[in-house]
Amino acid sequence: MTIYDELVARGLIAQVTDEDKIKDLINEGKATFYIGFDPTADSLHVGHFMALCLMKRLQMAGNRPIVLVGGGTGYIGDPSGRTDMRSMMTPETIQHNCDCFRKQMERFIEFGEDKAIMVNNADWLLKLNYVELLREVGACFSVNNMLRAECYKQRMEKGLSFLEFNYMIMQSYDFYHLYKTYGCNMQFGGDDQWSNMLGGTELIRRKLGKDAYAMTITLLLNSEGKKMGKTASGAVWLDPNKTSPFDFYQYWRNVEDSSVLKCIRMLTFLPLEQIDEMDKWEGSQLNTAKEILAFELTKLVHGEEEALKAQSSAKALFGAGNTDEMPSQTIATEDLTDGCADVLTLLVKSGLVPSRSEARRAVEQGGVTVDGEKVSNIRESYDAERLAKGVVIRRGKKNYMKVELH
RNA sequence: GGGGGAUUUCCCGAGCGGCCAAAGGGGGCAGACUGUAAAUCUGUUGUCACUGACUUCGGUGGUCCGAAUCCACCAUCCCCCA
Repeated sequence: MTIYDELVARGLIAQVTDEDKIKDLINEGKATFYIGFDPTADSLHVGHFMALCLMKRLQMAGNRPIVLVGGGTGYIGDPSGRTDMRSMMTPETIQHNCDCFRKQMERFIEFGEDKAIMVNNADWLLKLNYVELLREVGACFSVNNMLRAECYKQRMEKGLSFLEFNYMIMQSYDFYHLYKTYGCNMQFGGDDQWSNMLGGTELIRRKLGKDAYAMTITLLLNSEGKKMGKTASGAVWLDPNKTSPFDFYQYWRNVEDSSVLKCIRMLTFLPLEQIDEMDKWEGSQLNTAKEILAFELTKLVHGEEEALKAQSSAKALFGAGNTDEMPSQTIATEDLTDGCADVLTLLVKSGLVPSRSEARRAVEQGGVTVDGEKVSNIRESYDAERLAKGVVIRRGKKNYMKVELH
């Protein structure tokens, strides 16, 4: 099976500019392609992870990836798919975020001579001179066409600043620059980037009379049409300090039925035959598929050891097993009153709830257990001796924390 | 540059000068049911020393016994005219 066919079979490809050409290029390992990452945070998240996987797959097939971090475009902010303007970041933050990205990517992508390279568009975008840029590429863009682009349409109602309007031009310029400098002949990106990417191929055609190609990756959506990898409290991060391996594992373990196979197909490196076999599973059997998904992804992102730990913690909590690997939190003697701590304090200190009011509600609604026993009295208290041994406190079905007095 | 409108709790969105911690919806959380799924039903959703007190309605002052509601100025955004 060729790499292109595999990408199709995994459901990764959303749109392509010229299917036959792209097929030839990547199947024969002749593509030099780039994917852009905007440094909007100090860690990559699950959304980026898909792109990284794709990059890895293509690299394994002999193609050369270019990772572009948007140190320059970060100054502007991509208006695609958002309804309000992104707040501007300081140059220091942008640089810091770029550095963090690089560290995380090195786990996945092999960098080096003839392997993959990483570039930062700040290196060329920041040097641009306004009038020169207008002369050089201004004529190649039709405002009429730009306004027709899907990514701007929605913004036309809410208001779109000139600053953001220029994002497409910057991104197109990147592609053009990379084509000239590294012979980059293809761009990949999320499906929401389609218009911006076409801008680049168009610019290259007009300026250089050459063909370049673009391909978008299917956005991973859940049944409600929302992007996967987002929770109420924000993105699911790859940085273990921002999203612990356990939480990461749990995120995938709890994916809804209708999305499991889609996720396995798109995100894991399991052989397709095996996945097709799983596709026949139904009902509660899907739980096994979820375990596989969670384990495989945690392994990819955090390593096998962490994945095993997360898995055994999860099994311990939801079934039988030891609690050694459970997420834990220590409290100090200063947190005690008269040598004791009440449930509310424990809930707050463990980070299971943000405030005492919420802790109170959780207890009143019967959602809290300590060492497996339901707590119904909000004044329930635990002495130092008991706490020193460690208690397992649970809020709701899925939030556990071992609290120990230290 | 001129004229008009807006700014409410996580989001959308009601809101009469006292009965407003603020309707309703979404989302979140918890309970029941389950398979650590979905759907459904119920409760809950500012904070705390929780049958009471305190802090919130873009910002700053003011009027009033009393203001999210009235006035002034400032800020931001939108619309129309140029």
